[in-house]
Amino acid sequence: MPAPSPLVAHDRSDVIHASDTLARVFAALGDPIRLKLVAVLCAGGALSIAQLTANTDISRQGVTKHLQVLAEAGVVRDVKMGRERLWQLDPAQIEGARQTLDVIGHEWGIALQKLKLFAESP
Amino acid sequence: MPAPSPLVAHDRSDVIHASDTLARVFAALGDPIRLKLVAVLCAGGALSIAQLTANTDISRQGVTKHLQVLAEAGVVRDVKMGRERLWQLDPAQIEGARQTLDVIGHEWGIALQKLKLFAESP
DNA sequence: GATAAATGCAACTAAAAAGTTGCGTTTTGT
DNA sequence: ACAAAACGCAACTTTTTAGTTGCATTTATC
Repeated sequence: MPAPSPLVAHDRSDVIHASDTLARVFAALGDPIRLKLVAVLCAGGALSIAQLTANTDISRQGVTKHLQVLAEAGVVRDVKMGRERLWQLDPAQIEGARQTLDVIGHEWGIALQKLKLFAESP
Repeated sequence: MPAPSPLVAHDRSDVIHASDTLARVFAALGDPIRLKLVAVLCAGGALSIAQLTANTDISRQGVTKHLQVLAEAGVVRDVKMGRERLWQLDPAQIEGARQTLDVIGHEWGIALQKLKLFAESP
């Protein structure tokens, strides 16, 4: 097995799996407009670009670009219906991101527990 | 009470609270280097900039900038120890982000359930 | 006290992102 | 057939981000 890093004692990057696709999901959610789009779509609806634009302050093309960012991250999907393009949430990637944050919190909790045990040791 | 939006039937943006500070947390996590920094720090350690730089391909000043982004999002905190500046995780904002993703998943599940009930209705 | 380590500060370049405008295409409805 | 709705495509500007280099400052060590 490989020798542990001499500089960083407790690298958990193997546990977290900080992949580029995961970072892409977080980056997609890291914009107020896109986050609101997700908040609207999580209610289960399949909404057109025009409908989604009505909730924002930017142009239709601006919303289209944001939807493309979300789509490339796998957060939303589109279905063509006649002259409309309906967008709906795809919760798989969001669930993956949630699990990552969950693991980070757990790792932190474990570290705190170890520190506590060390402090209480006689 | 205000009239419901005529265009969007099920806006859950009130439930999600898509604030700018929350988007800032997601944006901070939306970079592979920063995500790895968080993965390293979630093990509980307080590491210096030089130590954190050893895990990346970029310069020390580049890492410093990434840490500043994480700090402005409230994801990490710094403590000065002598000539070193030690960084550690602050899990509060990450927990808030996790809860948001949790709510999105739940809202989606509720929407699916309603759709299922509607499809099964005689 | 001199030296090396760890960092801060500022200027700079390059690349990506955000947003717009203009115009063309497809589809719906009368 | 024609007009309006919904959208795509492409060019463009502006702003932000990522990353670097150079030099100054603080702190530990011999």
